[in-house]
Amino acid sequence: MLGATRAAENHLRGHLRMGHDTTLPRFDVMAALWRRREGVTMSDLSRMLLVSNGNATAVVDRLEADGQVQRSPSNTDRRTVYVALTPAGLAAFEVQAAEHEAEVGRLFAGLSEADVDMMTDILKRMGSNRKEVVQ
Amino acid sequence: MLGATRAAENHLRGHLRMGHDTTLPRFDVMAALWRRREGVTMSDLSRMLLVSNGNATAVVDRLEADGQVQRSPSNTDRRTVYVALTPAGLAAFEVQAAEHEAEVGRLFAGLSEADVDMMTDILKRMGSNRKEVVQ
DNA sequence: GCCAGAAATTTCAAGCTTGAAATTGTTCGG
DNA sequence: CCGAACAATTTCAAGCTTGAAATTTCTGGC
Repeated sequence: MLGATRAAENHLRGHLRMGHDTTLPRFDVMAALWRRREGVTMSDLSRMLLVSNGNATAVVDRLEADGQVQRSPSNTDRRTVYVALTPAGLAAFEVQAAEHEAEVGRLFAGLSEADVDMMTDILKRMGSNRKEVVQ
Repeated sequence: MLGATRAAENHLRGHLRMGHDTTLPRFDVMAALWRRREGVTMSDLSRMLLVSNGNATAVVDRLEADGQVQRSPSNTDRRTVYVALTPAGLAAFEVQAAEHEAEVGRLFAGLSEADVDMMTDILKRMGSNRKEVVQ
């Protein structure tokens, strides 16, 4: 059983590696910005992606340097910053998302709907155990 | 289905975080050295853990600085280096392993043997899909 | 014996990740 | 109005990770 856990972990960890031109963290950020075209604050972004603030800053810094996203200050609160995809970023994301979807499709080929439901259920139960453990 | 994948991935990613005194990569290295008490070469170690050579070097460097493991040169091949747990490292590992096992047990509480078998099977099938995709 | 290629390890640059401190700005009770 | 608490973001140090280059050392064929 312990072996199964470790195997499962190592198994999933490497997956969903992006094509050649981006990385998973960058993809995650761009996906979040794609869903919220109007832009999000840095805090929202790190909450959405479940990463630390420092991490969000770092990834956004790099994406901004590459012209994929853009920061803009809020008019109403000088502390907050909005981040949004640039037109170039939007175009790039849509290509990447198509590749990603194809990749995941291949990965799941041969798994039935029932398999996926079963796994989702099991993971959900593991999730609630986790919450109890962590308090 | 895509959502389920991402959820599963994020789900497992954070787990098995160690108690307070070590990290998963350190634990992995020490577990490998625990299984092979006589010591392993750096190359073997990175093959066993499926990480790059540079990574193995870095983690072993830190463990060695902490006195948990020890490098020693080979007598027969001056290129190779053996790594092994020190007595202190062995003792520390056994404490950590006990904690880790308890943690995983809590996580799996409520999952039946059948659940685990099912998940292992599904993951195995995903694994073979992966190998085809990667070629 | 020599030397080209292969092997074992380390070094390096770049990116990811966290959590803690530091900065700057807002808010609200007195 | 003021200061204390709170909030948004960035900076920082430390560790993880990879893949590529650099070192050093073998090994096999000539």
